[in-house]
Amino acid sequence: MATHSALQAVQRRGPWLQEEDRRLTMFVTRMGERKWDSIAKASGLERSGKSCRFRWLNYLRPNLKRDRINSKEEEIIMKLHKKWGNKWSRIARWLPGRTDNEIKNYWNTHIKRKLLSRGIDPTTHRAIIDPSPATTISFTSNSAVEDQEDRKKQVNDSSPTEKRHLLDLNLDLKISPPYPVAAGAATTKNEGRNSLCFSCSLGFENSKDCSCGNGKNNIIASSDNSKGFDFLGLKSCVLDCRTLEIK
DNA sequence: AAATGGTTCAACCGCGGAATA
DNA sequence: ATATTCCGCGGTTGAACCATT
Repeated sequence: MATHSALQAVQRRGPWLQEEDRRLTMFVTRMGERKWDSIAKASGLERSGKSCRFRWLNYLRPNLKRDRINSKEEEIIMKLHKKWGNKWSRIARWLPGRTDNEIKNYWNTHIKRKLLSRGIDPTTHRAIIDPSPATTISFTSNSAVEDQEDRKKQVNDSSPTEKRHLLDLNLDLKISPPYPVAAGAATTKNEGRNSLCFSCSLGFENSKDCSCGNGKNNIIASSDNSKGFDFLGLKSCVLDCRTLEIK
């Protein structure tokens, strides 16, 4: 049996024309963001439903950011990539206005190269070559903390040559919520620091990852804030590379 | 000014899983 | 229960653009 796509007339490919964009926008608005093959047919566009979906999601959809990814977003991408790997759509959900395709491109063209130039494996986020002993390590998950403790043990049990390779460079950046310096509130550096969790500070107030109580400015329940800020089940900590101590 | 090489990113492809007939 | 269609994802490609020689 011939597939649906095989029955289609010759389909256009390549860059979209303004008129095509206009028509697609009109029909998606009318028919909703489903049934892309139907939209493709109804609109009279000589494009596949798949192509229409892609164009809409990555270019025409409202509220897309068109400016370049900034350093804050880059930090988030790095952080989430370490946690989830190449799960671009999942990462994109944490960056409003950004598409998975955009993040994937940015990763491959900017971050990946940046990490490689620093001797970091972009897949594992671990050092490819001997790390500088003076490098500060920050932001690591609970499991990563355990990993580090395991590694610390391994290092102690290893020969000097092995130690060089077991020492691990982690250039993850520490992500913190903006300090809410409410009028007359914080007088010291740490006061009021935890009134918004990272999830809420990104605008995801009802997220399951919210740790402050749906944006109600609750203080994090954690009894030990000195260990860092919890985000997505991770703790932000600082690990001294020389002593391998969590601070 | 032209040639060359590198970079960027929009778009396509193939696959797997979910939904539907 | 099975076949087919639809959808979404991650990987890859290639044209356009930019920088350098």
